[in-house]
Amino acid sequence: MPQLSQQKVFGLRERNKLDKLRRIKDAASELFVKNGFDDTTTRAIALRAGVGLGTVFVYAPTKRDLLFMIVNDDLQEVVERAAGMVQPTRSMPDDLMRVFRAHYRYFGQRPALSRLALREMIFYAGGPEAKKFLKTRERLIGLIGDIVNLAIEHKAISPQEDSKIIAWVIFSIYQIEIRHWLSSDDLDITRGLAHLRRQLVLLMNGLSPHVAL
Amino acid sequence: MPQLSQQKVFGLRERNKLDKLRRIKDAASELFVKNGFDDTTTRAIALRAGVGLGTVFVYAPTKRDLLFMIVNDDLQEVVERAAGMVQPTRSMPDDLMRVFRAHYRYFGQRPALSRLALREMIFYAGGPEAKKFLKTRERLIGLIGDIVNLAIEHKAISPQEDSKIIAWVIFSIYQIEIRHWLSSDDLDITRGLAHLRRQLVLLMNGLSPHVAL
DNA sequence: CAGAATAATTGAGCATGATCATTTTTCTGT
DNA sequence: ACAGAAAAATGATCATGCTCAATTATTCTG
Repeated sequence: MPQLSQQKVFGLRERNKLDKLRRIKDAASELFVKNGFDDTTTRAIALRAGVGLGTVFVYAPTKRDLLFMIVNDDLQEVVERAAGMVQPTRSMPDDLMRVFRAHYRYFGQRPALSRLALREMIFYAGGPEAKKFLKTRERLIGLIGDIVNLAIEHKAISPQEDSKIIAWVIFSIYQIEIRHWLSSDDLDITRGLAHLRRQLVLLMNGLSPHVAL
Repeated sequence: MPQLSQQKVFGLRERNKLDKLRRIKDAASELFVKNGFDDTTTRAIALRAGVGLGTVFVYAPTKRDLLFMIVNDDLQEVVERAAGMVQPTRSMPDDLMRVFRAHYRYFGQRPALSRLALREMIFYAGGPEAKKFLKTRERLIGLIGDIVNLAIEHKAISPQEDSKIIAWVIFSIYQIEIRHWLSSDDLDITRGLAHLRRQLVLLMNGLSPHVAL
Protein backbone atom coordinates (compact mmCIF):
# COMPACT_ATOMS: atom_id res chain seq x y z
CA MET A 1 0.00 0.00 0.00
CA PRO A 2 1.47 3.35 -1.06
CA GLN A 3 1.78 6.27 1.35
CA LEU A 4 -0.95 8.72 0.55
CA SER A 5 -1.49 12.12 2.15
CA GLN A 6 -1.38 10.59 5.60
CA GLN A 7 2.23 10.15 6.80
CA LYS A 8 2.64 7.62 9.56
CA VAL A 9 4.41 9.61 12.25
CA PHE A 10 2.86 8.15 15.34
CA GLY A 11 1.91 4.61 16.10
CA LEU A 12 -1.56 3.86 17.29
CA ARG A 13 -0.24 4.03 20.83
CA GLU A 14 0.99 7.64 20.63
CA ARG A 15 -2.09 8.70 18.75
CA ASN A 16 -4.37 7.32 21.43
CA LYS A 17 -2.35 8.91 24.19
CA LEU A 18 -2.47 12.32 22.56
CA ASP A 19 -6.16 11.98 21.95
CA LYS A 20 -6.86 10.93 25.52
CA LEU A 21 -4.85 13.82 26.92
CA ARG A 22 -6.82 16.23 24.79
CA ARG A 23 -10.12 14.71 25.85
CA ILE A 24 -9.17 14.85 29.51
CA LYS A 25 -8.03 18.46 29.26
CA ASP A 26 -11.15 19.48 27.38
CA ALA A 27 -13.44 17.72 29.82
CA ALA A 28 -11.68 19.24 32.81
CA SER A 29 -11.66 22.70 31.29
CA GLU A 30 -15.37 22.64 30.52
CA LEU A 31 -16.35 21.29 33.90
CA PHE A 32 -14.05 23.63 35.81
CA VAL A 33 -15.48 26.66 34.04
CA LYS A 34 -19.06 25.44 34.41
CA ASN A 35 -19.04 24.15 37.98
CA GLY A 36 -15.87 25.50 39.52
CA PHE A 37 -12.81 23.62 40.65
CA ASP A 38 -13.99 22.17 43.95
CA ASP A 39 -17.36 21.11 42.65
CA THR A 40 -15.84 19.22 39.76
CA THR A 41 -14.99 15.66 40.75
CA THR A 42 -12.24 13.72 39.09
CA ARG A 43 -14.82 11.02 38.49
CA ALA A 44 -16.93 13.45 36.49
CA ILE A 45 -13.91 14.45 34.45
CA ALA A 46 -13.09 10.82 33.72
CA LEU A 47 -16.68 10.10 32.73
CA ARG A 48 -16.90 13.09 30.41
CA ALA A 49 -13.52 12.30 28.85
CA GLY A 50 -14.63 8.73 28.30
CA VAL A 51 -11.79 7.20 30.30
CA GLY A 52 -11.47 5.37 33.58
CA LEU A 53 -10.83 7.25 36.79
CA GLY A 54 -7.31 5.90 37.08
CA THR A 55 -6.45 7.10 33.61
CA VAL A 56 -6.98 10.71 34.62
CA PHE A 57 -4.19 10.34 37.14
CA VAL A 58 -1.89 8.81 34.57
CA TYR A 59 -2.05 12.03 32.57
CA ALA A 60 -2.10 14.47 35.48
CA PRO A 61 -0.56 13.49 38.81
CA THR A 62 -3.00 15.63 40.77
CA LYS A 63 -6.22 17.47 40.13
CA ARG A 64 -4.38 20.73 40.68
CA ASP A 65 -1.90 19.88 37.94
CA LEU A 66 -4.84 19.41 35.64
CA LEU A 67 -5.86 23.01 36.30
CA PHE A 68 -2.33 24.11 35.63
CA MET A 69 -2.06 22.29 32.34
CA ILE A 70 -5.07 24.15 31.08
CA VAL A 71 -4.17 27.59 32.37
CA ASN A 72 -0.56 27.18 31.26
CA ASP A 73 -1.56 26.54 27.70
CA ASP A 74 -3.86 29.53 27.72
CA LEU A 75 -1.39 31.89 29.37
CA GLN A 76 1.36 31.08 26.93
CA GLU A 77 -0.97 32.13 24.17
CA VAL A 78 -1.94 35.31 25.99
CA VAL A 79 1.69 36.33 26.49
CA GLU A 80 2.60 35.61 22.88
CA ARG A 81 -0.35 37.59 21.66
CA ALA A 82 0.58 40.43 23.98
CA ALA A 83 4.16 40.38 22.70
CA GLY A 84 2.87 41.13 19.23
CA MET A 85 1.17 44.27 20.44
CA VAL A 86 4.29 46.09 21.57
CA GLN A 87 5.12 48.85 19.16
CA PRO A 88 8.42 50.73 19.14
CA THR A 89 6.72 54.07 18.73
CA ARG A 90 4.24 53.94 21.55
CA SER A 91 4.78 55.26 25.06
CA MET A 92 5.89 52.97 27.83
CA PRO A 93 2.67 53.07 29.85
CA ASP A 94 0.64 52.45 26.70
CA ASP A 95 2.70 49.44 25.77
CA LEU A 96 2.56 48.09 29.28
CA MET A 97 -1.17 48.54 29.44
CA ARG A 98 -1.65 46.61 26.20
CA VAL A 99 0.24 43.69 27.66
CA PHE A 100 -1.70 43.80 30.90
CA ARG A 101 -5.05 44.35 29.21
CA ALA A 102 -4.65 41.01 27.45
CA HIS A 103 -4.16 39.38 30.83
CA TYR A 104 -7.06 41.18 32.48
CA ARG A 105 -9.27 40.05 29.62
CA TYR A 106 -8.28 36.45 30.01
CA PHE A 107 -8.59 36.31 33.79
CA GLY A 108 -11.75 38.41 33.84
CA GLN A 109 -13.46 35.89 31.60
CA ARG A 110 -13.15 33.05 34.14
CA PRO A 111 -12.74 34.76 37.52
CA ALA A 112 -13.35 31.80 39.82
CA LEU A 113 -10.86 29.62 38.03
CA SER A 114 -8.39 32.47 37.75
CA ARG A 115 -8.46 33.13 41.45
CA LEU A 116 -7.59 29.52 42.06
CA ALA A 117 -4.88 29.45 39.43
CA LEU A 118 -3.35 32.75 40.54
CA ARG A 119 -3.36 31.51 44.10
CA GLU A 120 -1.57 28.30 43.23
CA MET A 121 0.83 30.05 40.89
CA ILE A 122 2.41 32.01 43.70
CA PHE A 123 4.40 29.08 45.03
CA TYR A 124 4.46 26.70 42.13
CA ALA A 125 8.09 25.68 41.81
CA GLY A 126 7.64 21.90 41.85
CA GLY A 127 5.25 19.77 39.84
CA PRO A 128 5.35 18.69 36.23
CA GLU A 129 3.85 21.89 34.87
CA ALA A 130 6.18 24.13 36.83
CA LYS A 131 8.81 24.37 34.12
CA LYS A 132 6.42 25.57 31.48
CA PHE A 133 4.77 27.89 33.94
CA LEU A 134 8.06 29.50 34.96
CA LYS A 135 9.07 29.84 31.32
CA THR A 136 5.89 31.72 30.50
CA ARG A 137 6.40 33.95 33.51
CA GLU A 138 9.96 34.73 32.45
CA ARG A 139 8.63 35.48 29.01
CA LEU A 140 6.23 38.05 30.45
CA ILE A 141 8.87 39.68 32.65
CA GLY A 142 11.22 39.70 29.68
CA LEU A 143 8.53 41.38 27.62
CA ILE A 144 8.12 44.06 30.27
CA GLY A 145 11.91 44.44 30.27
CA ASP A 146 11.84 44.94 26.51
CA ILE A 147 9.29 47.69 26.88
CA VAL A 148 11.43 49.36 29.53
CA ASN A 149 14.52 49.16 27.33
CA LEU A 150 12.58 50.59 24.44
CA ALA A 151 11.58 53.54 26.60
CA ILE A 152 15.20 54.05 27.64
CA GLU A 153 16.33 54.02 24.03
CA HIS A 154 13.68 56.55 23.14
CA LYS A 155 14.82 58.63 26.12
CA ALA A 156 11.33 58.56 27.57
CA ILE A 157 12.93 57.49 30.83
CA SER A 158 16.49 57.38 32.09
CA PRO A 159 16.56 55.20 35.16
CA GLN A 160 19.55 54.65 37.42
CA GLU A 161 18.59 51.05 37.99
CA ASP A 162 18.91 47.96 35.85
CA SER A 163 15.97 47.37 33.52
CA LYS A 164 15.68 43.85 34.92
CA ILE A 165 14.80 45.06 38.38
CA ILE A 166 12.49 47.71 37.00
CA ALA A 167 10.65 45.00 35.08
CA TRP A 168 10.42 42.96 38.25
CA VAL A 169 8.88 45.82 40.22
CA ILE A 170 6.38 46.48 37.46
CA PHE A 171 5.56 42.79 37.43
CA SER A 172 5.08 42.83 41.20
CA ILE A 173 2.69 45.74 41.06
CA TYR A 174 0.74 43.99 38.32
CA GLN A 175 0.66 40.70 40.21
CA ILE A 176 -0.89 42.18 43.34
CA GLU A 177 -3.17 44.49 41.44
CA ILE A 178 -4.77 41.85 39.24
CA ARG A 179 -5.43 39.71 42.29
CA HIS A 180 -6.93 42.70 44.03
CA TRP A 181 -9.09 43.34 40.99
CA LEU A 182 -10.23 39.73 40.89
CA SER A 183 -11.26 40.03 44.52
CA SER A 184 -13.72 42.79 43.71
CA ASP A 185 -17.33 42.18 42.81
CA ASP A 186 -17.73 43.88 39.47
CA LEU A 187 -14.87 43.06 37.18
CA ASP A 188 -14.75 46.25 35.17
CA ILE A 189 -11.62 45.97 33.05
CA THR A 190 -11.36 49.70 32.38
CA ARG A 191 -11.46 50.57 36.04
CA GLY A 192 -9.02 47.80 36.91
CA LEU A 193 -6.55 48.93 34.29
CA ALA A 194 -6.90 52.56 35.30
CA HIS A 195 -5.95 51.68 38.85
CA LEU A 196 -2.96 49.70 37.65
CA ARG A 197 -1.83 52.49 35.35
CA ARG A 198 -1.96 55.00 38.15
CA GLN A 199 0.44 52.87 40.15
CA LEU A 200 2.80 52.43 37.24
CA VAL A 201 2.86 56.17 36.64
CA LEU A 202 3.63 56.63 40.32
CA LEU A 203 6.61 54.36 39.87
CA MET A 204 7.75 56.37 36.86
CA ASN A 205 7.53 59.67 38.67
CA GLY A 206 8.92 58.54 41.98
CA LEU A 207 7.96 60.04 45.29
CA SER A 208 9.24 63.54 44.72
CA PRO A 209 8.35 66.05 42.04
CA HIS A 210 11.31 66.74 39.85
CA VAL A 211 12.67 68.09 36.63
CA ALA A 212 14.80 66.04 34.32
CA LEU A 213 18.51 66.71 34.51
CA MET B 1 -20.86 32.36 100.27
CA PRO B 2 -18.75 35.51 99.93
CA GLN B 3 -16.92 36.32 96.72
CA LEU B 4 -13.25 35.64 97.27
CA SER B 5 -10.40 36.45 94.91
CA GLN B 6 -11.99 34.42 92.14
CA GLN B 7 -14.72 36.39 90.41
CA LYS B 8 -17.15 34.23 88.56
CA VAL B 9 -17.06 35.69 85.09
CA PHE B 10 -17.52 32.60 82.99
CA GLY B 11 -19.62 29.58 83.67
CA LEU B 12 -18.09 26.17 83.42
CA ARG B 13 -19.33 25.98 79.89
CA GLU B 14 -17.47 29.06 78.63
CA ARG B 15 -14.37 28.07 80.51
CA ASN B 16 -14.33 24.64 78.88
CA LYS B 17 -14.91 26.09 75.45
CA LEU B 18 -12.06 28.54 75.80
CA ASP B 19 -9.78 25.82 77.05
CA LYS B 20 -10.68 23.47 74.24
CA LEU B 21 -10.11 26.14 71.63
CA ARG B 22 -6.67 26.81 73.07
CA ARG B 23 -5.81 23.12 73.15
CA ILE B 24 -6.93 22.63 69.57
CA LYS B 25 -4.97 25.65 68.35
CA ASP B 26 -1.86 24.57 70.23
CA ALA B 27 -2.08 21.02 68.97
CA ALA B 28 -2.60 22.17 65.40
CA SER B 29 0.21 24.70 65.59
CA GLU B 30 2.72 22.19 66.90
CA LEU B 31 1.79 19.50 64.41
CA PHE B 32 1.70 21.90 61.47
CA VAL B 33 5.17 23.18 62.29
CA LYS B 34 6.55 19.71 62.93
CA ASN B 35 4.99 17.75 60.08
CA GLY B 36 3.68 20.34 57.68
CA PHE B 37 0.11 21.14 56.79
CA ASP B 38 -0.75 18.30 54.44
CA ASP B 39 0.88 15.62 56.55
CA THR B 40 -1.04 16.66 59.63
CA THR B 41 -4.39 14.90 59.78
CA THR B 42 -7.34 16.41 61.56
CA ARG B 43 -7.56 13.15 63.46
CA ALA B 44 -4.06 13.65 64.82
CA ILE B 45 -4.94 17.18 65.89
CA ALA B 46 -8.05 15.95 67.68
CA LEU B 47 -6.08 13.21 69.42
CA ARG B 48 -3.34 15.57 70.58
CA ALA B 49 -5.85 18.17 71.74
CA GLY B 50 -7.69 15.48 73.66
CA VAL B 51 -11.01 16.01 71.90
CA GLY B 52 -13.11 14.07 69.45
CA LEU B 53 -12.67 14.52 65.74
CA GLY B 54 -16.03 16.25 65.38
CA THR B 55 -15.09 18.79 68.02
CA VAL B 56 -12.25 20.13 65.91
CA PHE B 57 -14.76 21.09 63.25
CA VAL B 58 -16.97 22.82 65.78
CA TYR B 59 -14.16 25.24 66.55
CA ALA B 60 -12.80 25.59 63.02
CA PRO B 61 -15.09 25.01 60.05
CA THR B 62 -12.22 23.76 57.91
CA LYS B 63 -8.65 22.66 58.37
CA ARG B 64 -7.56 25.72 56.40
CA ASP B 65 -9.35 27.99 58.85
CA LEU B 66 -7.40 26.35 61.62
CA LEU B 67 -4.19 27.43 59.92
CA PHE B 68 -5.58 30.91 59.58
CA MET B 69 -6.56 31.20 63.22
CA ILE B 70 -3.01 30.47 64.22
CA VAL B 71 -1.27 32.69 61.70
CA ASN B 72 -3.79 35.49 62.28
CA ASP B 73 -3.02 35.61 65.96
CA ASP B 74 0.70 35.65 65.28
CA LEU B 75 0.54 38.26 62.55
CA GLN B 76 -1.48 40.64 64.64
CA GLU B 77 1.29 40.51 67.20
CA VAL B 78 3.96 41.02 64.58
CA VAL B 79 2.25 44.10 63.18
CA GLU B 80 1.68 45.60 66.62
CA ARG B 81 5.28 45.00 67.56
CA ALA B 82 6.39 46.55 64.28
CA ALA B 83 4.19 49.58 64.91
CA GLY B 84 6.13 50.26 68.07
CA MET B 85 9.36 50.42 66.14
CA VAL B 86 8.46 53.38 63.95
CA GLN B 87 10.33 56.44 65.11
CA PRO B 88 9.54 59.95 63.93
CA THR B 89 13.20 60.77 63.46
CA ARG B 90 14.29 57.92 61.28
CA SER B 91 14.34 57.89 57.50
CA MET B 92 11.46 56.42 55.56
CA PRO B 93 13.34 53.40 54.15
CA ASP B 94 14.72 52.65 57.61
CA ASP B 95 11.30 52.72 59.18
CA LEU B 96 9.85 50.62 56.42
CA MET B 97 12.62 48.08 56.72
CA ARG B 98 12.04 47.72 60.46
CA VAL B 99 8.41 46.90 59.80
CA PHE B 100 9.25 44.43 57.08
CA ARG B 101 12.13 42.87 58.99
CA ALA B 102 9.69 41.81 61.72
CA HIS B 103 7.63 40.08 59.06
CA TYR B 104 10.60 38.41 57.37
CA ARG B 105 11.69 37.12 60.77
CA TYR B 106 8.31 35.61 61.49
CA PHE B 107 7.81 34.00 58.09
CA GLY B 108 11.43 32.87 57.83
CA GLN B 109 11.04 30.90 61.04
CA ARG B 110 8.35 28.61 59.61
CA PRO B 111 8.80 28.73 55.85
CA ALA B 112 6.65 25.78 54.84
CA LEU B 113 3.70 26.96 56.84
CA SER B 114 4.22 30.54 55.73
CA ARG B 115 4.18 29.60 52.09
CA LEU B 116 0.83 27.93 52.63
CA ALA B 117 -0.58 30.79 54.64
CA LEU B 118 0.66 33.44 52.24
CA ARG B 119 -0.81 31.49 49.39
CA GLU B 120 -4.21 31.24 50.99
CA MET B 121 -4.13 34.83 52.17
CA ILE B 122 -4.18 36.17 48.64
CA PHE B 123 -7.85 35.48 48.10
CA TYR B 124 -9.18 35.17 51.59
CA ALA B 125 -12.28 37.35 51.65
CA GLY B 126 -14.77 34.82 53.02
CA GLY B 127 -14.47 32.52 55.99
CA PRO B 128 -14.73 33.22 59.69
CA GLU B 129 -11.15 34.42 60.07
CA ALA B 130 -11.35 36.75 57.10
CA LYS B 131 -12.46 39.77 59.11
CA LYS B 132 -9.58 39.61 61.51
CA PHE B 133 -7.18 38.90 58.69
CA LEU B 134 -8.34 41.89 56.67
CA LYS B 135 -8.17 44.07 59.76
CA THR B 136 -4.56 43.12 60.38
CA ARG B 137 -3.74 43.75 56.75
CA GLU B 138 -5.35 47.18 56.88
CA ARG B 139 -3.37 47.83 60.02
CA LEU B 140 -0.13 47.07 58.19
CA ILE B 141 -1.03 49.18 55.17
CA GLY B 142 -2.07 51.96 57.54
CA LEU B 143 1.26 51.66 59.30
CA ILE B 144 3.06 52.01 55.99
CA GLY B 145 0.85 55.00 55.25
CA ASP B 146 1.86 56.57 58.58
CA ILE B 147 5.51 56.17 57.69
CA VAL B 148 4.90 57.79 54.32
CA ASN B 149 3.06 60.69 55.93
CA LEU B 150 5.85 61.11 58.44
CA ALA B 151 8.33 61.36 55.59
CA ILE B 152 6.15 63.94 53.86
CA GLU B 153 5.95 66.04 57.04
CA HIS B 154 9.70 65.86 57.39
CA LYS B 155 10.00 66.88 53.76
CA ALA B 156 12.02 63.77 53.01
CA ILE B 157 9.67 63.19 50.11
CA SER B 158 7.03 65.31 48.40
CA PRO B 159 4.89 63.05 46.30
CA GLN B 160 2.17 64.12 43.91
CA GLU B 161 0.07 61.12 44.77
CA ASP B 162 -2.09 60.29 47.74
CA SER B 163 -0.20 58.58 50.59
CA LYS B 164 -2.82 55.83 50.55
CA ILE B 165 -1.90 54.69 47.09
CA ILE B 166 1.79 55.03 47.83
CA ALA B 167 1.32 52.75 50.82
CA TRP B 168 -0.53 50.30 48.64
CA VAL B 169 2.27 50.16 46.07
CA ILE B 170 4.84 49.66 48.81
CA PHE B 171 2.66 46.93 50.23
CA SER B 172 2.41 45.30 46.79
CA ILE B 173 6.16 45.28 46.31
CA TYR B 174 6.60 43.78 49.76
CA GLN B 175 3.93 41.15 49.15
CA ILE B 176 5.52 39.77 46.01
CA GLU B 177 9.04 40.11 47.33
CA ILE B 178 8.50 38.14 50.53
CA ARG B 179 6.87 35.36 48.55
CA HIS B 180 9.76 35.39 46.16
CA TRP B 181 12.15 35.24 49.09
CA LEU B 182 10.25 32.33 50.61
CA SER B 183 10.56 30.49 47.30
CA SER B 184 14.34 30.56 47.51
CA ASP B 185 16.40 27.86 49.14
CA ASP B 186 18.47 29.70 51.69
CA LEU B 187 16.36 32.12 53.63
CA ASP B 188 18.95 34.77 54.35
CA ILE B 189 17.05 37.65 55.92
CA THR B 190 19.71 40.24 55.21
CA ARG B 191 19.81 39.40 51.54
CA GLY B 192 16.04 39.29 51.31
CA LEU B 193 15.66 42.67 52.95
CA ALA B 194 18.41 44.20 50.81
CA HIS B 195 16.57 43.14 47.69
CA LEU B 196 13.33 44.60 49.00
CA ARG B 197 15.01 47.86 49.99
CA ARG B 198 16.48 48.26 46.55
CA GLN B 199 13.02 48.09 45.05
CA LEU B 200 11.61 50.58 47.51
CA VAL B 201 14.42 53.02 46.78
CA LEU B 202 13.66 52.57 43.10
CA LEU B 203 10.09 53.59 43.81
CA MET B 204 11.30 56.65 45.73
CA ASN B 205 13.59 57.80 42.95
CA GLY B 206 11.31 56.99 40.06
CA LEU B 207 12.51 56.05 36.64
CA SER B 208 14.35 59.23 35.77
CA PRO B 209 17.24 60.93 37.52
CA HIS B 210 16.18 64.28 38.90
CA VAL B 211 16.79 67.14 41.25
CA ALA B 212 14.24 68.27 43.76
CA LEU B 213 12.25 71.31 42.74
C1' DC C 1 -32.98 19.09 93.87
C1' DA C 2 -35.53 16.76 90.06
C1' DG C 3 -36.42 17.19 85.66
C1' DA C 4 -36.72 19.86 81.58
C1' DA C 5 -34.27 22.60 78.36
C1' DT C 6 -30.30 23.94 76.16
C1' DA C 7 -25.66 23.56 74.60
C1' DA C 8 -21.57 20.99 73.54
C1' DT C 9 -19.34 16.78 72.19
C1' DT C 10 -18.67 12.90 69.55
C1' DG C 11 -17.41 9.23 66.19
C1' DA C 12 -19.75 6.47 62.57
C1' DG C 13 -20.42 7.43 57.95
C1' DC C 14 -19.93 9.91 53.52
C1' DA C 15 -17.52 12.04 49.49
C1' DT C 16 -13.68 12.36 46.94
C1' DG C 17 -8.65 12.65 45.64
C1' DA C 18 -5.22 9.48 44.88
C1' DT C 19 -2.92 4.57 44.53
C1' DC C 20 -1.69 0.25 42.53
C1' DA C 21 -2.33 -4.66 41.35
C1' DT C 22 -4.72 -6.51 37.62
C1' DT C 23 -6.44 -6.53 32.96
C1' DT C 24 -6.43 -4.97 28.26
C1' DT C 25 -4.18 -3.14 24.31
C1' DT C 26 -0.38 -2.48 21.32
C1' DC C 27 4.06 -3.59 19.57
C1' DT C 28 8.01 -6.62 18.12
C1' DG C 29 10.48 -10.45 16.30
C1' DT C 30 10.15 -14.66 13.92
C1' DA D 1 0.00 -14.98 12.06
C1' DC D 2 1.32 -15.80 16.52
C1' DA D 3 3.72 -15.58 21.19
C1' DG D 4 5.71 -13.01 24.30
C1' DA D 5 7.01 -8.45 25.95
C1' DA D 6 6.01 -3.76 26.87
C1' DA D 7 2.92 -0.11 27.61
C1' DA D 8 -1.37 1.75 28.90
C1' DA D 9 -5.85 1.68 31.04
C1' DT D 10 -8.69 0.62 34.76
C1' DG D 11 -11.60 0.48 38.96
C1' DA D 12 -11.52 -1.61 43.64
C1' DT D 13 -9.51 0.20 47.53
C1' DC D 14 -7.48 3.42 50.75
C1' DA D 15 -6.82 7.87 53.35
C1' DT D 16 -8.70 11.84 54.97
C1' DG D 17 -11.52 16.16 55.34
C1' DC D 18 -15.85 16.98 56.81
C1' DT D 19 -21.14 16.13 58.30
C1' DC D 20 -24.77 15.09 61.35
C1' DA D 21 -27.79 12.29 64.23
C1' DA D 22 -27.19 10.58 68.64
C1' DT D 23 -25.14 11.15 73.17
C1' DT D 24 -23.38 13.54 77.07
C1' DA D 25 -22.69 17.66 79.90
C1' DT D 26 -24.32 21.94 81.77
C1' DT D 27 -27.71 25.26 83.07
C1' DC D 28 -32.28 26.73 84.16
C1' DT D 29 -36.76 26.45 86.62
C1' DG D 30 -40.17 25.80 90.10
